[in-house]
Amino acid sequence: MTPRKPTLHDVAAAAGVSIAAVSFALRDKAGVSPETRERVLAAAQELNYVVNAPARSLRTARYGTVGLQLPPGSTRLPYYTDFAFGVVDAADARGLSVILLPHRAADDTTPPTAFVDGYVVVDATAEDAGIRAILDTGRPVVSGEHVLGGEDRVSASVVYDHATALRGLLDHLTDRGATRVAAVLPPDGTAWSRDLTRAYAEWTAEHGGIAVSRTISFVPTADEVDSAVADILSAEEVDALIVAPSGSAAPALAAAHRAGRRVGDDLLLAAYVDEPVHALLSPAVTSLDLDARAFGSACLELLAAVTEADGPADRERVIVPRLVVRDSTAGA
Amino acid sequence: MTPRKPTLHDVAAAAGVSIAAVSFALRDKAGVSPETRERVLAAAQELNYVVNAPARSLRTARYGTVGLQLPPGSTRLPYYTDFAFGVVDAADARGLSVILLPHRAADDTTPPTAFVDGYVVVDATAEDAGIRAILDTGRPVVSGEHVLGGEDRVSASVVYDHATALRGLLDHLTDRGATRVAAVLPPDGTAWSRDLTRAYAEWTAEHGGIAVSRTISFVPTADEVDSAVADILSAEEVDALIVAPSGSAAPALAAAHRAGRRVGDDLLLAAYVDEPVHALLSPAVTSLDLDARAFGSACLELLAAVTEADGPADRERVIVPRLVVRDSTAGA
DNA sequence: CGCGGCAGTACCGGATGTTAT
DNA sequence: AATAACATCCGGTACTGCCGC
Repeated sequence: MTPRKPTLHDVAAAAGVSIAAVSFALRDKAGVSPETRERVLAAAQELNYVVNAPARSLRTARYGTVGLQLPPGSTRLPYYTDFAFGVVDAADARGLSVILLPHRAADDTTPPTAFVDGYVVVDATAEDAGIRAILDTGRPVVSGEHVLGGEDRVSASVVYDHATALRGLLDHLTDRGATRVAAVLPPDGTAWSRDLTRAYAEWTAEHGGIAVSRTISFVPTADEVDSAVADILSAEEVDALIVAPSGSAAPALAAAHRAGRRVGDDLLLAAYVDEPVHALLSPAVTSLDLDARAFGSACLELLAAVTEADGPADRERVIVPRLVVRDSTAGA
Repeated sequence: MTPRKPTLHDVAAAAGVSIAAVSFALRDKAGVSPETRERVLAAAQELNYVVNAPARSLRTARYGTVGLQLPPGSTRLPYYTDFAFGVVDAADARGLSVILLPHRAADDTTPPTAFVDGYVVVDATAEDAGIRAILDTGRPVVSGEHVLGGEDRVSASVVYDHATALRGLLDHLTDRGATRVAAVLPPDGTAWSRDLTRAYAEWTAEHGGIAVSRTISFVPTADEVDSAVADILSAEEVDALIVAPSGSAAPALAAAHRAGRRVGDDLLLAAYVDEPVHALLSPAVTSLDLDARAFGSACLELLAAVTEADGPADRERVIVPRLVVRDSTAGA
């Protein structure tokens, strides 16, 4: 049933050469004649040979694996699942495996899985014990977005240009007739909030408008969104509203209705991070597609570049979220 | 900076014994005196010794890893993220690593990562090429829910008792005054749909009621949900409604409002799979908590039992979803 | 002579430096 | 000067056997 997996020895015997020749031939290294290489490849193919990863790792101290650390807590957001599979896809294309790392307790100082070639982390803070442990391994680390308080300790980062994206969204709203755009923003503490807050303020100033904003939690409750939106709509004469925190589109829509506004008509509503539910709401809600999958793939590719290349790869790669226009910003 | 990682030799030298003794002592195997063991453990601790996984794997043909295959497509559902971390947590507790497997194209026949001790798959079909490849490895496989068309090829399964859960939900609705409960069901093709459809039919028959149901997609669009709900509400006199497919709570709520019904009052509405958004809708929507995290952990534990135990472990473990009552089924 | 406790050593499967052809 | 064979080593595991009591 299980005739034991073929090894280099088997392939060597089948091809009538030494195991060293096989090793070289399979890795396309110089030192074997084309004919020999050919013969070896054929024999390997025939025997269904697959290198034994542990054996190779033992010798080379490379593991063909990368550790993936998603942020604790907010992990349920579909964004991170997409991100994860972006990493996995890109890794697969390079013959690497992705190890999904556990969220360790803050007082757990045990180092993370030791046998990886590098790490991908996303939306991380150096305050997180798990992230610190990863940075302390001294292995290559690529971060999706900057690591707050640890920017200089990562090998490279892939970051969004939130400022440009938000400006694009604001411009879109004015294109559709908006004259006064309010914003519901996430709390301080991440690069994302900082970028959004600043970009909103600057854009408003440049357009001679008045900034109208409220700050709520990262993952707000319906009530939080509701009161922020109700508050804005009752206190100010706004004709467009951007709600940034994840999951706030549905409650914002409800609050707007309750305030007697017709969304997509006398009130333009846009979310920030695109979510599947936005397409299902009525009206469907305009938002920015962060393309988490591509973002994740970019992280892995940067990591691969860092681990393989001798020359210093780019330290940073920038991605601009794409505007997805839906009925909620149709305009009158 | 990096004084090379300590090996068994280093520990042996420090403790003044042979490497074999160290190997035995560290693995708590018989053959070393308590004092020697003590000395070895102290030395290992002192040197910060960690076993070299590849070296151990090379010798033992065990890898300390499990492959996790999530279903392609519907991966964005938060359910699967929770499930994945359930697996990861349980694996971490056992010193195992979880490799997140890629979704291969249907025509890709390359075998999945070879160096894992077993696989966890969830909501799988034998029609899926990736799943077939996993079953073909001959390695232990534990499935979350049955593998359609491959029940007999998995080592063990963890399954939900959807029938009991749905009956619990239906009983809850009648407790709250419902007399005629309609259902929006997922399409045929999974054990889940089959169980729900059958349980709904049986329960209705037992209670002398009339089954009123519509079938829509697994991951329906808002329009699909909308027409199914509108159709039911206009055609039949129902006072309660269960919508099973994921993501249908929000559109169902909207459709009910549009039909002039007061949800939680003259119409009780419940979803099946609990989702974060249910708590954010108004009224918040009653549903069943599948506790994906615990479900995932259970899968890993069963896999560990299968791989470690010599005796045949349980082939199946059953979990009953927990009812989460919210305002949408408050009753008049 | 039997037995517990430990040292010695042959592997596991590949990568690579060295030596022959 | 190219190729290929040979010998080692990577870091463990597990088997064999020596030693003293």
